[in-house]
Amino acid sequence: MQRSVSPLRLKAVCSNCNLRELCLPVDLSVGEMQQMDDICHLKRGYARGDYLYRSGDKFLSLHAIRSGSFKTQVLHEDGREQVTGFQMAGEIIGLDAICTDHHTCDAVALESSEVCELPFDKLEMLSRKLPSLQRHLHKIMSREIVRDQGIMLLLGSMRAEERLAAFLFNLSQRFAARGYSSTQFQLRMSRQEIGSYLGLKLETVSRTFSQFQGSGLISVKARSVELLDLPGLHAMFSS
Amino acid sequence: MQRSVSPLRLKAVCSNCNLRELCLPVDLSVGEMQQMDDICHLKRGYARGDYLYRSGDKFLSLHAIRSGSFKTQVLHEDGREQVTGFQMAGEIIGLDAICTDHHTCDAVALESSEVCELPFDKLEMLSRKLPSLQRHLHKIMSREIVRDQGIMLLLGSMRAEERLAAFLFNLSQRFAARGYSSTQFQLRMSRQEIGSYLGLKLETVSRTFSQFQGSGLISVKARSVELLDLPGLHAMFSS
DNA sequence: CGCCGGATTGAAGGTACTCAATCCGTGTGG
DNA sequence: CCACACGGATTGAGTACCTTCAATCCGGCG
Repeated sequence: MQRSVSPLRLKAVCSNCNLRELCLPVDLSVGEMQQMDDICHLKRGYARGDYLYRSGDKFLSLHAIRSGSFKTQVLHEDGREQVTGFQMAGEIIGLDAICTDHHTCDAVALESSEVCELPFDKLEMLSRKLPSLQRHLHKIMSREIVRDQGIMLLLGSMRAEERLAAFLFNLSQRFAARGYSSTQFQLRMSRQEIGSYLGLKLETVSRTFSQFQGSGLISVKARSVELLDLPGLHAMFSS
Repeated sequence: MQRSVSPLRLKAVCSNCNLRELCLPVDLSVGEMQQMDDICHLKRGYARGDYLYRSGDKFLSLHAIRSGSFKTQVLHEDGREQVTGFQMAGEIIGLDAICTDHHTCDAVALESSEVCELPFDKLEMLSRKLPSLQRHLHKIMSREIVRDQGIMLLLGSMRAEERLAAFLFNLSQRFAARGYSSTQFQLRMSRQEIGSYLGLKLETVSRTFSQFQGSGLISVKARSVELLDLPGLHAMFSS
C-alpha cells in the first residue's frame, strides 16, 4: 500500500491530499482547486501502531490517507473490541466523529503512513461555496453508509468462508484500483484483526485460509497472499 | 409508533416534516425555518407493506418519517436479504442513495405511515445558505455511520441473547424519546424480520424471547412486549 | 368453522468457538 | 554463528451455540 498515486490523478483532485476518495466526478476549476489545496496543507507521518486518533478525542479534522493504511476499531464498554474497517491510501477517515464532535473509534496505523489533515470547519465553509465539493462530501459519507451496510450483510448472513472470500475479493479490488496487482499482495493486518473485522476468531480465519489453499483458490503464506482463482473466489460469496 | 410528536417539537424544527432527527442543536430563525418548510411540503401516506422506494430506484429525495415506521433491507444477488434497519417517526431515510444517485436498498412500511419528501438538490441548495442546516445534515449522516458501526459490533461479537437484549433496549430508548412508554410497546416487525436484522434465525429469536420471559426479564406475547427489568436487560449486553 | 400465516417448541445436526499444542519467522543475546 | 525467546500462525480435539427440520400452537379473517 506504499506506492503513491499517479500524478494525473493527483492533479485531478487535490494536489496535496491524494484525495482518491474525493475522485468521483469532482470537477473543480484551477482556482477552486487552489482553495481546496489551501485548507488541506498539513501533513503528518505515522509509524505502525501509532494512533491517528482515539475514541473520545475531540473532533476537528477529517483525515485523507496519502499513503499507507489504517484500521479503525470500536471499543465496547466491557472491553470487547471490534475492527470496523481497514482504510487505504486515498480514503477519508473520521466521518463517524461529526455527529458528536468526538471520535467514536480508534484509528491505528497498520504500517508507516502519511495523512493529510482536513479541518472540518474549513471544509464545510468551502463546500458552501463550491456545490460540486459539497455534493462530494455527501457522496463520501453516503458511500461509507453503504459500505457499512455491506458489512452488516456479511456479518449477518454469511458463513466463515463466504466472509473471508468477500474480504479477499474486496481487498483485491481496492489494490487494483490503486494500480497494484489484484492477485498478489501483502496483508497489512493480523489474523486476529481480520477475524475481528469479519466476526470470526483468528483460528477460524487461519483454518479458512488453509482450506482455500487446499482447494486451490489461493496461495497463502503468513501475510503474503496470492489469489489463484478470482472468479472462484467471487462465486464463493455471490452465488 | 402512531402518535405524532408534540407541537412544541414540531415548531422547533420543521412544522411540515416532523424532523425529529434534525432536532439536535438546529437553530434556525423564523425566516430560515420558513425556507426549510418551503422545500419539504410534499407529504405522502403508505400502508403496511408499501414500498417507499426500491433498490435501484433513481434517487431524488430523502424522506422524513412523520408517523409510522419502516424497515430497510438490502438484497443480495443470490436472493439472500437482510434488514439493515428499522426507522421510526422523526428519522431520515434514504441517505444510502446519495453516493450513486440510486437507492441501494428497499424501504417498506411496517404499518400505516406518513412521510415528508425532502428534495435533495433543494436541501443542498438551502444548506449552502444556512450553515447550521449544513452542519445538521452532516451530523445526521455521521450518526447513521455510527449507528451502523454499532450494529457491526453487535453482529460481529455478540451472542444471540446479547443481540436481542440490545435490540429491545434500543427500541425502548427510541420509544421513550418519542414520548411513549419505554417498557410496554408493540413490535411492528415479525420474528423473521428481527432475526434478519440481528443475524439470527426466527426460531432463535423466538426461543430467546421465551428464555427472557422465563428469567423474568420481559413479558412477551406475540408482538406485545413488556420490559420488566430494564437494568437487567442492559446488563445483558453491556457487562 | 376452518384456514392461514406467524409464533412457539422440540430434537438432531453443523459450524464456529475454546483450549491447547506445535510450528515458523524474526529478532536478540550469548 | 547459533541458540533461544517471542509473537503470530497453524493445526487438532472437544464443545457450545445456533441452525435446521419438523410438529404444534395461536389468533385473525373469510
